[in-house]
This record gives sequence, structure tokens and C-alpha cells, in this order.
Amino acid sequence: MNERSNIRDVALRAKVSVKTVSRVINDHPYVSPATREKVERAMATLDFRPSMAARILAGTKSNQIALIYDNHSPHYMHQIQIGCWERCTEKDVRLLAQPVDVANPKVGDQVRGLVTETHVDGVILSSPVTDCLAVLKALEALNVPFVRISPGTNHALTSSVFMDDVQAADDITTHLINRGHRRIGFIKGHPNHMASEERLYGYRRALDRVGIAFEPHYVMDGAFDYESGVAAAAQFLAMPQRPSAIFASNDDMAAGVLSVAHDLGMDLPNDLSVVGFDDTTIAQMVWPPLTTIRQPTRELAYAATELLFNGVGTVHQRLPHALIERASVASIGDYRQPTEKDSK
Amino acid sequence: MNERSNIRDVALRAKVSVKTVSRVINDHPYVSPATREKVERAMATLDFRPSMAARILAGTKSNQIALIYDNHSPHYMHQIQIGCWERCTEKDVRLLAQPVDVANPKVGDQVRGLVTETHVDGVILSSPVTDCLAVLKALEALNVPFVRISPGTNHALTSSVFMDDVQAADDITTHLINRGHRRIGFIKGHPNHMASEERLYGYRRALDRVGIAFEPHYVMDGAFDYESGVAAAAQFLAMPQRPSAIFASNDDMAAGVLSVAHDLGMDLPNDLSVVGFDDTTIAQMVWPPLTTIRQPTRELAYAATELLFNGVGTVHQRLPHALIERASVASIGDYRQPTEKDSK
DNA sequence: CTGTTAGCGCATTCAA
DNA sequence: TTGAATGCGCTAACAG
Repeated sequence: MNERSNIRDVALRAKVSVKTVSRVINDHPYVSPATREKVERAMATLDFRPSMAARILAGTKSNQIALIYDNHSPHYMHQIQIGCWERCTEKDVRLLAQPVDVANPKVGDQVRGLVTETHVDGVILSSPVTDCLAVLKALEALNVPFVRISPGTNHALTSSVFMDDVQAADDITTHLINRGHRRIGFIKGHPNHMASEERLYGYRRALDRVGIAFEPHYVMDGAFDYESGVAAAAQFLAMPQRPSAIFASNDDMAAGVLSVAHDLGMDLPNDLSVVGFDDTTIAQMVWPPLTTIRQPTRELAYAATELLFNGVGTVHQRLPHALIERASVASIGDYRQPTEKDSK
Repeated sequence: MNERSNIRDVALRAKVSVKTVSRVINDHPYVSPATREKVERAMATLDFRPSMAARILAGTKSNQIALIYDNHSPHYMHQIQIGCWERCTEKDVRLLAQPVDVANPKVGDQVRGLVTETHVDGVILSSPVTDCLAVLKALEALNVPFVRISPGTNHALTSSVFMDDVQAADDITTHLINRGHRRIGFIKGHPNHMASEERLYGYRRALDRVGIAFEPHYVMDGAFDYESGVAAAAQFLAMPQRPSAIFASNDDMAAGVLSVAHDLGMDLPNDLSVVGFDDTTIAQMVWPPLTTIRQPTRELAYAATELLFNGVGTVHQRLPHALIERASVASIGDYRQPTEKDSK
């Protein structure tokens, strides 16, 4: 590498002490505009960049946070990363994106290692890491603040952000009912995600409200992937009394449904209405008949990062999810385990 | 946070010097198995994790590399990240994923800042950052090693990895010809990417070989996005002598073609054959009639990382890309600007 | 094979 | 509003 200039070089050049330069770097008050000016000019001419490593070692915070994830949907993770990254750049903190394997028994160790090695100030967890006990335990043991995005299991023990899945599923189901559908197939999401149950509940609630009987055979298991959508659709469409609409718990599965329908030579959306649920635009893009709920993934990630920065406290916001032309609501809640501090 | 144990604690507990502990951490030779054993036990019981910050500050390398990208295709970036990350975890180096905006006039500064602040040992550039002059200049000024993945402009000045776009385009065009197609529409990629020209050349080469005349009006401009695929397809399909097959330079545009064909009520692939070109499985997944070349994105990223680790030198490998059932070949080349060292 | 010493570049006490 | 000393946790020489 090249010769790098350090804080001492800057101090020398600006004819001030090292400490004063440090003050300028960290935006401390009590620096006269004149000296600040001098220091800044010196920094610019030397193209000085403070070493993160040195700052971390000497200081108390690292200006780094970690995003830990294990999600195989590129679209979803892309949105998450964008959301976190946006808020981070605004605040000039570094984001360490760290994929992990929640199935790996050493994931707790890995996270512990990551946090202590990098000195991150906080952690953001994306589903399904949000529900990995080993990770949660490690983080609590380390006493490092963290926020969960759309946790599958909502113990209300930790800070987290999420949307209102029940309401969204209710909305989309109601939409189908309003269009005259009475036999609506539902494809569940992956059992690990609480959202799967929530969406099923919303579906049932919408049916209940208008008095449509719930038929268990109109509910198929799924796993949030294309293949499970194909499998479920194959079963639905082979039924003598097949559904006139299929509500897939996410777009990947909806795409699977579309594929099967296409192979069967069906005329969509006349023969079959398909609705999805996610922030991916995959299937919607290729085959317009698909209708979908847009999950505000990016916004959730942004809000989660914000929440992490703000530290503990109680926050309530509402983010819209979009169903076709209609709008609905998502809520963000902040929960955490009470500590001695709170009891005082 | 919690009390963290440092190298001194470990040394005390193992009854050795700090230097010996350091040797164990860094896998140095000349440590007797017995002492190594002792040290490792001490590290385990104390749950000791060396501070990256301290190691960077004291040492000469950081065990960190940066991946710099500005790509709006989630699928593509996902593959790139996975590939880099795989190789990094094998070698126990930290990967810093850093999105940038190549259109921002300050990218050069941003990259310079990133590199000097984090002390990264090397950088991987993903398209289109591979061709951002400001970034390339900053990296060369900093004298930090870097590798480009699928550069758009191939000056052969720097280390880079890429696939054989000409051969792949030739393969896929030949495939169409073999199926009896004579009027084959071609949708070009974004002009910024060298691959766009390469693929066009491969298309023409395949036509030439069998004596099919090249018709300029069968070539449309595109930009690697869905919309440009729609626009091009609309023009193609409105022609009196319309193509019987369309070769889109990537899958996003191919998806656009499919969408238009669908709107026109065409029966695919009888009325029209569509072939794409990319590593995304988007359109292929939703609409099976699409045929596509799989670009070995993940493998390229892995190879790029490997190349970065190996340092300068000359490397030649071959990675397969996949066309339907047939296999073809991609090549990886290593080029760099000659330095004084080489002249000796 | 092992230990001693001296910084890496910065923030953080304290004083002035 | 500024400055001088001290040390964060580790590695890099150099000894032994």
C-alpha cells in the first residue's frame, strides 16, 4: 500500500494538538471555527482518513453494525440490505452483512465471534435468524443491542419490526371474495415463519366474516419456494371441485401456481385467479394476471436500523403495505425484556 | 457490552508469553504441540476472540477484503456475494460488501475512504463498477490489489475473470438455427457492457457460419432490463416478416419478450422461440418455453476471490456455462499492467 | 521453540 | 477552548 497520513501529520500541519484534530473528526463542540477550519484544510490536503481500527481500539464505539441473515430469496435479502444500508449511510456507520446457516450447530459461536471480533455496536437480525435460539442467546449474553425484522416467533422480548400479516391476508382474501370467489385455495408458508400462521388466520377471518365455510382441503402446505407452489397447485387443480382462486402465501409459490396453470392450458385469470404475497415482483412482472401484496421489506429494514440507533425505548409507527390499488397497514412495535434499569 | 478477555489473560492462564499466544492465533510454525494445546485450552475456557481492530492496527494485513458493486439485479448480486463469501469463509477472511453509485461524482473518494479506513487487503469489483474510471484510478493510486468480475471494458490491464460471451452467444444462436430458425431477432444489452458487443458478435458468427445473411433490422437496442425487452419485442412482433425466434441478451429482457408475446395471444414456443442469457432463473421459472444460457456468476465470483488471494500471476481456468442440455465453455484470464518488477 | 520490548493510530482521561 | 500523557489489544522485530 501507500504511505498513509495519520492524525499526527494532520496536527503538525494544522499546528494544533492531536486531540484537537480528534475533536474535529468526531464533531465535538468546543472547537473554535477558526481552528476547525485549519484542521479541515489540513485533512483535505493530506487526504487524511482516520483508521477505523485505531478508532475502535481506542474508543468505546465502532460505528459498525452487523446484519445477520440466512435467507435464500435474493429479492428479499436485496431489499433488506438496501433498507439497512440507506439508514447506515445517512448516519455514517458501516454495515457488515453476514450470512449464516441457522441449521449449523455452531451458529451461536459464529455470531459471538463476529460480534466480539468486530466490536459492532449492534445487530440486525433478518428472518429466519430472528428465531434462532442460539443466536438470540449469544446476543443477550454479549449484551449487545439487536433488532429483529419480521420475527417468526414473537415473544415480544426484544425490539422488532413487522407488518400486520393478518390484516394483509384478510385484505387480499376479501378482495377475492368481493370478486365473487367462493372456493379459494390457500397455500401456507414455511412452518418456521410466524407469518405463515398469521396469513392463514387472516384468510380464515375473511372467510368467516362473510360466512364462507372453511374447508381444510383447500389449504395446502408450502415452504415459501417455487417447488412447493408447483406441488400445491398440482393438487388443487386436480380436484373435481377445484378452487376458482388460489392465494399463495408468497410470490415464489404463486409463480409455481402460474407455471402449473400454464402447463394445463388454463386461461388466466378467467379460469383461475392467483394472488401472491411478498415484495418480489417476479411473477407479477412476467405474468400480469397475478395480484400480490407488497410487503414493505425495505421500509422494515430501514425502520429496524433506525430503531437500533435510537436505542431502547418504545416506538410505534405504521407502514403501508400495498394490495393492488388499495392500501392497508403494517405496524411496527418495539418490545424488549425489562431490565433492572426499567424497574427503578 | 461485557468484559472481554484479551491476549494477556490467555497468556496468563496458559502460563506462556503473549507472543506465544499470538503465534497460536496466527497458526505460526515453531510452536510445540504441548504449548499449543495449553494455549488453545485457555482460549476456549476464556472464550477468547482476538480483536480485529487490534490485529489490523498492529499487523500488516487485515484479513478483510471489500466487494464493491452497483448492480440493480438482486439475482446477480446474490450470486456474486455467495461466490465471494464462500471463498472468504474458507480462508477465514471477512468480506465487506459495499454498494456504491457509479454515477456519483464522489465514488472515487468513497472508495478511497473505504479502503484506507478499513485497511482491506484487496478489492473485488463487480460490473458496472469494474468500468468506473474514478474507482479504478483510486484503487491504483492506493496500490491495493483488485480483481474485476466480468468487466465491460477489457483493457487487459488488471486481473479479471469473465466467461466466453462470444462462444456462448454462438452456441445459443446455433441452437436456434439447428431447430430450423432463419429469422432470428437479437436484442442487444446495455452499451456500457462489453458483453453486449461480444454476444452480438457471437450471434453474427453463428449466422455467418451457416450462410444466413445478417439483417440489421433484426437487431434491436436494449438495456438489460425488462422494459427494453418489452419495447424491442413490440417492434419485432409488429414486423410483417417477423422473427420466428428472439435472442435476448439477458433474461430480464427475455421476460419482457415473453410478456409481450403473451399479451398478443401467441402460442409459445410454436409461434415464437425465445432464448435468454443470464444466471437469473426468473423467466425460465415462470414460463418454461424460455431457453437460456446460464452465466456462471457464482463461480466467477469465487474465482475472482481466489485470484485476489493468490496475488499477481497468470491464471487460466475454464468454467462451464450451461445452455439447456448442452455444455459450453467460459474462460478465466488474468491480465495486469506490467510493472518494473516484470521487466526484470 | 519461546520471551521482551516497542509501537500501530486513535480516543480518553485529566489539566490548563 | 486547547493540550499532554496514557493505553486500547495486538503483532513485529529482535533477542534468547
